[in-house]
Amino acid sequence: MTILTPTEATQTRQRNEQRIFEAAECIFASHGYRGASVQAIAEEAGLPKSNVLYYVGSKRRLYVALLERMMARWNAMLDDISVEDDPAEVLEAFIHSKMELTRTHPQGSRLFAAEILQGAPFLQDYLRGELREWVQVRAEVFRQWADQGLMDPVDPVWLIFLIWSSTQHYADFEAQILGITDREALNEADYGRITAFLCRVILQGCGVTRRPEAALIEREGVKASR
Amino acid sequence: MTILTPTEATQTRQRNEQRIFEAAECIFASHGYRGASVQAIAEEAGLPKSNVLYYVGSKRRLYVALLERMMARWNAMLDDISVEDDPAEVLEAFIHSKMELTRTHPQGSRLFAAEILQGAPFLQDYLRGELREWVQVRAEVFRQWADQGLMDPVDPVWLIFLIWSSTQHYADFEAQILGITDREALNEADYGRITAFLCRVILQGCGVTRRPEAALIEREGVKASR
DNA sequence: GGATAACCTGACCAAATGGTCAAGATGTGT
DNA sequence: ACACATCTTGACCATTTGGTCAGGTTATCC
Repeated sequence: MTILTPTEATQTRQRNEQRIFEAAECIFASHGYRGASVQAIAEEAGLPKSNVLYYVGSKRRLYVALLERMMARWNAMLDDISVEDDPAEVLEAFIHSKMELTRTHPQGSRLFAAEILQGAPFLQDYLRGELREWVQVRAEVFRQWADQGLMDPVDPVWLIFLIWSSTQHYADFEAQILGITDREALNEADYGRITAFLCRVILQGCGVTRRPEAALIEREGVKASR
Repeated sequence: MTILTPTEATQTRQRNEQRIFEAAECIFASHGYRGASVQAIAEEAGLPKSNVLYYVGSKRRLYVALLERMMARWNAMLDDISVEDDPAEVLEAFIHSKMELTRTHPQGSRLFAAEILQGAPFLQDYLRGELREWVQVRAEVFRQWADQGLMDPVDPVWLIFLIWSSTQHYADFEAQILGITDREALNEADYGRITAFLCRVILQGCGVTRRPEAALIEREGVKASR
């Protein structure tokens, strides 16, 4: 007999949980918490309903676990920034990573959207805590960049929302985008072009100027130089 | 006895239908089609379930009616444009009216979002028909403006999506925005500032230059001048 | 004030909901 | 091969679902 620490799990468990999570993300994403049925999730996962409940305990627990997984992905994306960084580089990286999250995890993005749509009943604390803090810190840096004349004095919070919305859109409104552009799906190249478009418009729109001394060769010394 | 033409309706009917529509928009918006229950809508409207069904026939019919009402509002917002118009004015008006729709009909906007999130099962035809056509026409005009050097040669379709997403966001992600900014609600002044911010960033981001000859006094003669 | 259309609603229905459970099947370490 | 944990699942449960309907009340028009 093996004693399982909480983190390790049987191969069977791993395999089935993965199936269930994937299926559940899909179902919750398109129908929201209330609209999703355990039966539908089970069918999508190719397992009997009882088996799904055996692994996840309850619909609610499954939903929370999915939200947590998504928030972990989100957090993994959020780099630290400092006033000494190059605004253009930071904003570009910001747009890039948010778009990458949208591209690689569209279901998770939609799940998040559905949760917010219904008033964020499960994510209130996260929004008003961690995430608010995160935004405040970035906003302060943006403000200082504006003071230094490195970008226009736009409201940093709305700028962050602009980046979130314009990238998130390609997951949440995928059906609309595919319908209007008459396509089956967007490929990696499309996402590349869209990202470039957003970087261009947003950076130019905020009057972001590239720090002259931020050339690659002296990158290591940048922090000390100010 | 009065014979009612389809458009006129009893006072009672009008009053109750309005209540029901309002309540249903709210419930469908936050829980999606499947997640909304007729019972919940009835409670929100302050009527017994049977009465709701008496007026609207079925859940599905109610949902479709709400979508149609929302599409009507959307259409009312969509002005015609022509190559002779001033790009800056058109884009500003575009952003303004879309934001106004978001502000005055947040529930409807969220209802629309929920419908798209689940893959637009009821709006496929609208998206692939009317709306695609509408986008194509604007895109062509934007392209010609770019040819004339009135704006940067950005992809017009993505520009339209950028405007839709950045405005729509303030309805769909309201819970997130209020949570992060620590507010109870956004007021009219907030919306004004956000709209101004978006106009600034997007216009500047697309390098839109105001037509010099587009002054108000010669507005009437503009079409002939080209 | 009477006739008739519109409105109202509790009782009811089959189907689907989230969840439990007991009994058996399968794996795993020794 | 044995023991024991993990896994599997159909039967079952109370509750909720969208929807019907009969029998009533209210409004409106002549």
